[in-house]
Amino acid sequence: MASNARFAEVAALAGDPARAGMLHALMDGRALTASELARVAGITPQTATGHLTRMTAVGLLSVEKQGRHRYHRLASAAVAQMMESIMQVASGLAADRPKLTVGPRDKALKAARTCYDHLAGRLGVALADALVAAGYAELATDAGVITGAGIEFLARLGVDIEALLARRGRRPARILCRPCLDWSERRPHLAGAVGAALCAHSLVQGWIRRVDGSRAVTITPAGYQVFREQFHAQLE
Amino acid sequence: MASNARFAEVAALAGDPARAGMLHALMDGRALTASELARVAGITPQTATGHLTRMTAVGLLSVEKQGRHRYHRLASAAVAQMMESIMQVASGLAADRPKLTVGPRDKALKAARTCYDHLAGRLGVALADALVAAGYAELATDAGVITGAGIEFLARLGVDIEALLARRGRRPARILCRPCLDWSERRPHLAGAVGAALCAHSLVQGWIRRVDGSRAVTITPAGYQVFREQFHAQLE
DNA sequence: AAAATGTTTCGGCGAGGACCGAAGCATTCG
DNA sequence: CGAATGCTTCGGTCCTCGCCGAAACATTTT
Repeated sequence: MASNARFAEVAALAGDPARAGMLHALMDGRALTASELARVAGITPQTATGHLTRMTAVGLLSVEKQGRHRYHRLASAAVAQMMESIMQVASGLAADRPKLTVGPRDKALKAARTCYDHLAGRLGVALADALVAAGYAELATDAGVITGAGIEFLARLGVDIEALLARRGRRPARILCRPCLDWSERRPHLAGAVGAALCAHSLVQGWIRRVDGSRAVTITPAGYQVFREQFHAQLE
Repeated sequence: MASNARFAEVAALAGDPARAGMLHALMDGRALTASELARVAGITPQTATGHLTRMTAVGLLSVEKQGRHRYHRLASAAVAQMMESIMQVASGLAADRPKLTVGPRDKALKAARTCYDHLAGRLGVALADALVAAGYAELATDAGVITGAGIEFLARLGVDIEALLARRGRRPARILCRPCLDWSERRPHLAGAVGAALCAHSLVQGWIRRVDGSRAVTITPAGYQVFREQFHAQLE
């Protein structure tokens, strides 16, 4: 079976510590340069180049040349989803083993972060919970759905729901959306196209702001206000 | 970041051809002995033992001792889901490269097979399509839902929907369910708890039958009748 | 008890690949 | 045009890990 070889190839690429580090760093959906990725992975640029070309060749990454920089990003949402599912398995076994030491850096990540193209961490879960509580959404570990009221709510906030609906003929009664089991909170939150739209909108509106070179985000005062007053989210 | 090491460890385990072969063989959700897995992977039993103990230690597999046999199975649905998502990425790139040679063995797999605990292949997609066409379900690549009418339909067929509903207080208007993007058909089909229940019921009722040591299944005459007359599925 | 079958442990071999230093391109800036 | 910066190619070292043969252990069967 030839497909088995491809499977192993993909998994093996993700299975090297240095490459895994780079992939993780790219999980915020943005593009990073080769040297940034080298630094993240703790290796020299030469070595990083080798890894990057291999991952690009196999289709895990895509490259964009810009001046003397080369920006690398995850090639598709499918890759991000693969990473998530591996993290899921990897974190599952963490429960049995001795507790991981949680540094201060992880603290910011736990509070609020992006997960490829959507929000995760306590913020992501809180928003998802709030939407569910208000009857705007329904979320299981398996699947999720935004209700008609939820569509209206998001549209009122200015989230570009219309773009998501454009493909369909008539306005649907609900939008199916993908849940993402949160690695730190162990609860499902909003992912997929709707989650991406909400996250993008939050960034544009300045409700949240990205932190340096991390996947973490901070909630701005304006964000606190919106998330509390509009979403009625429980932000501690 | 310590979680990175775990991630890489898990991915690396899946990234060896021999281990990948074993994991694939276990994707039908059943348990196999060490020597069966060795044969599947094309290695000697000694080598297989090494792989199996490692995968078990990390939590990819679980073992059940029975007499002088040791039965190995995937440790959880999360592992199966991880495999699916890797296959997704691995098959995605296959499009760019030269066509894979499709042997006669793959033919049976394409027609109808199990995907961990649910049905896949043309049969899986056909059933999913039929449910959608009848208004019994809604399926996107992201998420899926069984409608109220769908719940009744499945209950009428004898699928143990009640067990799935047991956890919830009141009878819900719909059941969220996970879709699984089919590797061969490139279309979503029914997975998750509902998909598993339907698959299990089909096996018990003798609508389908497992094939030797493969993930393929055959549709029995009784199955053809049910799938055609009850589901109105398009089986060529 | 002895034989047969399934599985594991041990020891050693060999290949693949991760890594870096040095040097070579490409692009931008002074 | 040099000088600086970012990235890549090349060559060589080192180490991990997959593999098997031989032998031990465990369980069932005769």
